[in-house]
Amino acid sequence: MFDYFYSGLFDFTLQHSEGKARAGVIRTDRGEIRTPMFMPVGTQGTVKAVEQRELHEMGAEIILGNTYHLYLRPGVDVIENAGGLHAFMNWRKPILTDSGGYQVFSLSDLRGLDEEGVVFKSHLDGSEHKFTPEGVIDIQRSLGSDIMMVLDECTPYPCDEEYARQSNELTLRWAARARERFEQTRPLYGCEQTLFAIVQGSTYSWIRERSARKLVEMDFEGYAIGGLSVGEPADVMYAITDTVTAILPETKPRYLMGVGTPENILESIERGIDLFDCVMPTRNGRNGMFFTRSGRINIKNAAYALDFRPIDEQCTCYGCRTFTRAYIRHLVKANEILALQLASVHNLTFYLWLVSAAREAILAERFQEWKSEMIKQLSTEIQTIETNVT
RNA sequence: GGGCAGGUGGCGGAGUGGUCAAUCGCACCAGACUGUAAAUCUGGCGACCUUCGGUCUUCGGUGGUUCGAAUCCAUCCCUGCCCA
Repeated sequence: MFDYFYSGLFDFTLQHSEGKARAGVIRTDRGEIRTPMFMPVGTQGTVKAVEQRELHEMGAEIILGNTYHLYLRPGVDVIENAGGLHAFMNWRKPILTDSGGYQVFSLSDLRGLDEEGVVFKSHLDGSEHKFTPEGVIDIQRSLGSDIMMVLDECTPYPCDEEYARQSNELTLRWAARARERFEQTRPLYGCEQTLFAIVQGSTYSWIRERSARKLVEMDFEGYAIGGLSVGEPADVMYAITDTVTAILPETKPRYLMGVGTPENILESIERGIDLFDCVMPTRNGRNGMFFTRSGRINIKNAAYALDFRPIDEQCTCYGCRTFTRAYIRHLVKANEILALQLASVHNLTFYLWLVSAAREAILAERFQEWKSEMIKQLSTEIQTIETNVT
């Protein structure tokens, strides 16, 4: 369907660093990803409530898909026949597919975990399925994602140290198996695919260090940090991020999975993270939360009923150029579909602006300064509300 | 004029002698949401007291019966439908 030039290309260029913060470019057959970058989450082959053309307009350079969900529905057959996930959903830029490891964790009552893999029951029809590290590579070959993720076990928080250790050992063995299957198989649709490993180890530095070292020895094209932002305090998350990024090679992209709030993202960029994904801008948006340069607002609050300003004066999204807070609040309260779309597009636009502004700042050697100012700004809305209440 | 059915918290609508400040839904007011089983979930929603809890005034009006009434009786007012 698309005429890509297959070059077998995947590389990461570190363009500039300021302290540990990095600006770089990931090159893939389907396009470049300028880091730090935020990846909108499109679990089921769609970023909920957002059109593909809107993703292009807001400057999304890569989106996520989910192996677990797409395998269950519509199924690998449909996607292979469509010519891969890109063709199926008509998204020609890069896609990263998560392995389903997070579903094993979040749908934990469905799992049966052993050395071989994980047995789970479909949340759709209760049928039983098994994911193995190899099987998940095969599925992602069929999906045709540009960046594939290894199957891992995402441990909950809090997590017993011994369990975290054993779980991590299993995740490491799975990573080696995934790597092997990856080497033995080829892309199906003419574009290079690459495989990222996932560092686990819960909140235990020594396990995290071991995990990172072992995975680096296996030499992946990129490294993710998983098992964070699962309920632990933010400073624990930052500390673990520091621990892990200290070990990961500078020449490979680092992806902090599932993070996070705008503040989390800035703090993590400062610690050397290049890639992020999170459902927060879309899910919370659908639930009435809007992110702005001066903090988050819950548009359902009565305070906005007569607020005829845009959500964010400086935002370039369609909603902010066109509608007022009062009108959008009305749409949300009235359960209008447009509200879901406007919220999702706005929040993603904001997140993409945030990471691109961070990137600009790093390239200009003023990230530190810009970041502290931004962190301050991000709490003004909340302060305003609190002031009004008292 | 007669017959029937009704009048319950912002609305709809349960309850038909004590466990009722009163089920539930909506509306309203807040909160939550971090590799999406989420256009979802949780809490609040008569007044007052600082919370556990407690106090007070409520179920059309008035007056009764009763240890005790939203629930029973009388009467008045109002609403809907039917007959004249």
